[in-house]
Amino acid sequence: MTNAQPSKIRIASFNVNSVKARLPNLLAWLREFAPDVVLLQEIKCVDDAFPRLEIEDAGYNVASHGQKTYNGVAILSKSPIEDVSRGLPGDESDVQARYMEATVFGKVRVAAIYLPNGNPVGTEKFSYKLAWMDRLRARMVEQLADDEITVWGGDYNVIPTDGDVWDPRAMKDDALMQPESRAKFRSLLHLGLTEAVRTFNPAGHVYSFWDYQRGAWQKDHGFLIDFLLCSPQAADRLTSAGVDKAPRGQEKASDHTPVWCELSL
DNA sequence: ATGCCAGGTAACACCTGA
Repeated sequence: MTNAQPSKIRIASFNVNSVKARLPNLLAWLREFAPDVVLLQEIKCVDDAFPRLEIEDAGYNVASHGQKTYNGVAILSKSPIEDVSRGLPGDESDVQARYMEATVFGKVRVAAIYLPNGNPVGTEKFSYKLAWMDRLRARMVEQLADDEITVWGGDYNVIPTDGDVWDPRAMKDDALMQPESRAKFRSLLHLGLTEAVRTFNPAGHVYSFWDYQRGAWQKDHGFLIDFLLCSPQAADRLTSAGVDKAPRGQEKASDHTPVWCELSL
C-alpha cells in the first residue's frame, strides 16, 4: 500500500470461483506471485461479505462490486485505488455485477470483466452475452478517447481461435466458440487493442481454464478465455505476459488460473 | 442424450457454470 511509483508493475486477472471458498489459495498466490494489481471475477458474494481484512493484511487495497451467489468482480492493488466505477454502462435494467473500473498507481486505468458465458446457444442467455459485448465495445470506445494507459482484464468467456482450445470439435456447439462470439471479440481487438497473453504466446495452446470434470486438468483439456486487453498506451509499456499455471494444480483450486502482464511505467 | 465436478443457497435438491 505504497504511493511510491515502481518502474514496473505486474497486473493479473484471476477468476477465483468464489473468493470465500478460494481465500487460502488466493492469499498464498498473492504472497508467492506478488502481483501489484489483481482483477478478480466470480467473487460470488456481496461487498459486505468480501474478506477485505485478510486481503488488506496481505498488503492490498480492495474495491469490490459484488452480488449474492453469482458473478461479482473486484480490484486489488498495492497502490491506492481511485475513481472507482461500478457496472457496465448501456443498460439500466442489468443487475448482474460483471464490470468495474478504477485507477491504480496514479495513472493506470484498469477494468475487471466477467463477460457472460452465454450457454446454451439460442437462448436469451446467448443474446445477453452478445448485447453485453456490444456494450463493452461502446465503453472501450469512450475510454480510448482519453488516451490513457488502460488494461481491460478478465474472463471474456470466448475461445478466440481453434488454437486456444485442446479440441475445437469438443467445444463446437458451446457459446464460447460461436462465430458471433468470436467476431465480437475480434471487434474489440480491432479498436486497436493488444491482447497481452496471446501476444507473448503466439504458438497457442496455452490455457487458463480446465473443467473440474472428466480429469480435464490432468489431461490438459483446457482453453484460453482469460485475457488482458491493452490500450495503445498500455501496449507501448508491455514487457511480458503469460499464464501462471501453478494455482490450478493445487488443492481446492479454481477451475481458472491467473493470467498476467507486466508494464513499465 | 446425460452426467461427470464444484460452489452457493437452502434445505437434505436444485441452479449455474464453461
